[in-house]
Amino acid sequence: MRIYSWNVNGIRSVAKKDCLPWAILPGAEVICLQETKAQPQQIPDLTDPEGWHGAWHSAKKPGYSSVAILSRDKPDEVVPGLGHDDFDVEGRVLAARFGTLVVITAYFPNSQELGKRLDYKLAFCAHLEGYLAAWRAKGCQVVLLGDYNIAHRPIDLARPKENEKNAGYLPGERAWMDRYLGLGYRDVFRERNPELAGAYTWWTNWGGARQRNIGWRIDYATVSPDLVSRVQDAAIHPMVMGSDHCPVSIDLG
Amino acid sequence: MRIYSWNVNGIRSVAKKDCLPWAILPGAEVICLQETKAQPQQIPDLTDPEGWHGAWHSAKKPGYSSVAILSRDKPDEVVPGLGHDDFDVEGRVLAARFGTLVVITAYFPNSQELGKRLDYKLAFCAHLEGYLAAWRAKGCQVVLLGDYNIAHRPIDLARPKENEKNAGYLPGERAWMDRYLGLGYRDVFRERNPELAGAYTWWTNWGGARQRNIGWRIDYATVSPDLVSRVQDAAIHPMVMGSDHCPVSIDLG
DNA sequence: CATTAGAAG
DNA sequence: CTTCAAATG
Repeated sequence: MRIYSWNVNGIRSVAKKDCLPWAILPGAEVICLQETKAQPQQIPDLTDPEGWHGAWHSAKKPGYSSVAILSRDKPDEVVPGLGHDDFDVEGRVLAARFGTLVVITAYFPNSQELGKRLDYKLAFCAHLEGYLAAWRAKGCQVVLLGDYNIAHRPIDLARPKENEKNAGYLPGERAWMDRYLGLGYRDVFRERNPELAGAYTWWTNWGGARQRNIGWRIDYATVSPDLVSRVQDAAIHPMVMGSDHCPVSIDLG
Repeated sequence: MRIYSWNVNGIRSVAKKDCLPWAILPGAEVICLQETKAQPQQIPDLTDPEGWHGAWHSAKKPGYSSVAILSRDKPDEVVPGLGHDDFDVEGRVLAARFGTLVVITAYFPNSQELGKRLDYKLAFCAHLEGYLAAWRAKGCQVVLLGDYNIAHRPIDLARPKENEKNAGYLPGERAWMDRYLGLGYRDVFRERNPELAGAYTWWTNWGGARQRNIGWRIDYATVSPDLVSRVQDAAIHPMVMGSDHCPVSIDLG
């Protein structure tokens, strides 16, 4: 099964551009979306596309953040939120369980200018660890797809040196990625393409950055150790337009 | 001399549409603008078009209200505001004197849903009377061009009955127009076209109202009595696009 | 329905 | 540079 993840930067924006994920992502069986920037009642025509099951978890504040999981099969269970109000009011985490496989999408907080929100982000990361562990304790295999808002290593962004003090590449964020992978979760894309430079999933809108491929890899699909053997492919899709992010995907056998 | 008045609904908006007033209004010698929605420092390229003298009076709040007068001849005097802070912070009145002729532009307040701001508007009107009288006391002839935000009589809007409780056609507003003309100021366009229906200067953006000419005449060029004999023409220009209002003009011999 | 500003990314 | 919301018309 092919699972996609895409930060669409506004589902209504991609709709207007005729780039709806379920219409343009080939072979998708599950689609995780971040930054849909809408509450379900604002987008009645988009919540349940023909042939899909839609699960939506949105921020309290209209037009902010929000995530969704669309799947061809109806999930056995859908769980919105991390179970902690500080984060759940921002609509950042959503899980859909299919048997013992749980597909989790996350839109990690941006740590912001001067790291103004770094503490919030790291607290989110800490709670996420426990949350994932709880799924695993229940006997589930976990795949976590989304916008982590972190470039892990120098190879994961075009201008590492220049960005050492910028949100998304702060030492504290990168250290959390180390920690997370240290827990056994696997960044399969990077494992299979250890030296591949220029593999990015986000580009600023300014100055033709995408055209010139001045980007960052901040969207990931990571899996729990017990899932690695099932991974047939892990890819990024930089030609898919419609957002400032591109989709990533993982194929499970 | 031909004097135009146009509520442009954002000078930056008409610029983007290549509808800049000084580029498209034929034979203009003076142009009064309302709802420019910009402070001069936000639009350095627009404040002093080649071949024109620009005078701008803007609201304190960025992007709100604001008026301007562009003229081929340099005014002998430019006076921003009504001399009353309650109104002048909203950038609604501007005068340019050429000899003893004073061209005044005004963007009257909208009385808003349920007449929420009717009192403010009528206070504005009251102060305006005194302001105009002061110019006349100095020996000036007065022409007042702008968006009065009032349809005076049933003939001045397509749906009078339906709008009797709506901003722009409230009894209090219409009564002020009666009063104002009772002071001797002359609505030359209507005097010369007493029965002309369908002569509107504003149409809502909804539902093809302009296409169907479901509009209101709320923009006027009125003159003090001593100027009537110099009026060669008074017109509206409903084919000029770029705003939800169209320009009006008056020609003085 | 349209413009602008402001928050956020 | 882009999205969305809110205010205002």
